[in-house]
Amino acid sequence: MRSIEELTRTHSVNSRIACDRCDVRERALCSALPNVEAQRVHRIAFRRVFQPGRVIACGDRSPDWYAVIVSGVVKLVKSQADGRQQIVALQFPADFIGRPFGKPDALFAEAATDLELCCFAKPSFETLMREQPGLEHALLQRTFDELEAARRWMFVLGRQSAQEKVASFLLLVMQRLHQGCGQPPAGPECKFELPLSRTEIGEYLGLTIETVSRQFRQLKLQGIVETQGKRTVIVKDMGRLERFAESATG
Amino acid sequence: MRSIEELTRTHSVNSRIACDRCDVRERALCSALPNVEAQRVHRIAFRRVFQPGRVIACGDRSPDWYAVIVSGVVKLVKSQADGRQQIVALQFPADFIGRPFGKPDALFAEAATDLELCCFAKPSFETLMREQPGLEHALLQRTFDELEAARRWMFVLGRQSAQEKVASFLLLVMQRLHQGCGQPPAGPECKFELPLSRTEIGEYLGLTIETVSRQFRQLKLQGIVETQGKRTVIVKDMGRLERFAESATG
DNA sequence: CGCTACATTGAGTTACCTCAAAAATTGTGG
DNA sequence: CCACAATTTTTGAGGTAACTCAATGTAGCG
Repeated sequence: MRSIEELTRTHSVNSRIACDRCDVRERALCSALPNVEAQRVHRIAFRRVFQPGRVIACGDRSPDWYAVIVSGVVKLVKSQADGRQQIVALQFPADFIGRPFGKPDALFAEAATDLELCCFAKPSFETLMREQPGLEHALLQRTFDELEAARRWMFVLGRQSAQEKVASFLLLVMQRLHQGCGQPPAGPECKFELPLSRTEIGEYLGLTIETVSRQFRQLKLQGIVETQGKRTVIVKDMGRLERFAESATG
Repeated sequence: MRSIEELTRTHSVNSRIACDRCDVRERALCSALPNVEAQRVHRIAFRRVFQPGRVIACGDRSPDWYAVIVSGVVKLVKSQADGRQQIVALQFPADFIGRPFGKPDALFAEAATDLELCCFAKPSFETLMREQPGLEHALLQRTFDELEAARRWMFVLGRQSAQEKVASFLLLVMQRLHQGCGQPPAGPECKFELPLSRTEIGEYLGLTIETVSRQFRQLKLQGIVETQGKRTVIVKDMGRLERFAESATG
């Protein structure tokens, strides 16, 4: 069942016109390249789409390309033999996937939603990095940012209550989804789609699905959020939600 | 009470003879430099020592240098207004401290034990990085490693029981302390000093001090470890300890 | 419209936390 | 070198947040 993937790969020649219109052009790693060089990126880039749940990389069987997320959300999962799973990171549009010059992580990378990637064959990309130190510099800064985010989340996992965890999660998703849209989450209200199911939220927060559900209920009863269907959340009282999460600030 | 620090700073001119005899020379970031360049590192490096509990960097008030740990252990702490604290990383000899070219992390860095750092004034080090792309490359790989370690620890925080957490902690400390000694932790027995108090172990594992203490007791009752005083641990049955932690492998 | 997968709710259990006290370790002054 | 604080750690008893198991409800899809 690779039909869609293969189809997309075939379309990759179209990518030559994509960069100019690319939604993440300004924020992605590519923005570290001078415009002239961006033309070279064109030539080695190809787009691929993934359906929710499709595995992008799994431990040592990693793909032969690096990628920038154009749209959609990727979850990075650490799992153990006994079946326990922990989502260790969510990646959003403009984020970079892969570890140039290094051994691949022992992580599953999986499409959490419908996903579009802009891919670069590993050898070509590594050549480009060698020629353009600015690329490596930008990737380093990005990696530091990811490290900082990971450590912030360690606080959530280690020290926050279930209530606070769910609030932190909602804020995280909201902020990351909106930092693409230009306008920051203005006003006290804000509507967005969750990229994860309840089970996955539990796996990200170190909670069971039932506890996640109960905490959503609490937030709804207090008028802090509303839900439409399973995936749509409307934040009604941003201030109170932030006060619940609190730590997100520190 | 900065007497020791000031004294050390005065001694920094001695650092010119230190590199050859430096314990971490082979494993630290410096090893990315060709020998010729290492001579330049000499000139900009100076040693400093810190006593346990001494704060190295706190949020925006960060020092004007980057550093390599020569001996001792540093803890990175994320704390919240209400007093809750989470240790988000431990750093051991040969690890690098600081974020070149970027805003400093909003973290406390604190000497967990007696500590010796090899410091580099920020501007000099950044100049060196610009001239030696190998340095930035090596730092990138190091940062990816730290990110991977952080994510491994996220699994511990989110998915493991108190028992497993303490076992994971002991293994982590053991492995990191011994990877400097040349020989890997050979044989089933292994003795080492804990770099953290019980309270700090709790802050690293997301547990209370009492729970940490009770889990130590369990491990002792089962003959997996012994303790001498507060800080010395002897692992008697490595295999069983590893089976408790398990995830450390994945 | 009914089926399937996902989400919610409820009831009871447990692992870890909290509070309180005892014991051990470490440091200090006589 | 020993007695005595001061500090840290251990142990105990009881409480609670989150888990487990089981049943019910609800989207979303053919």
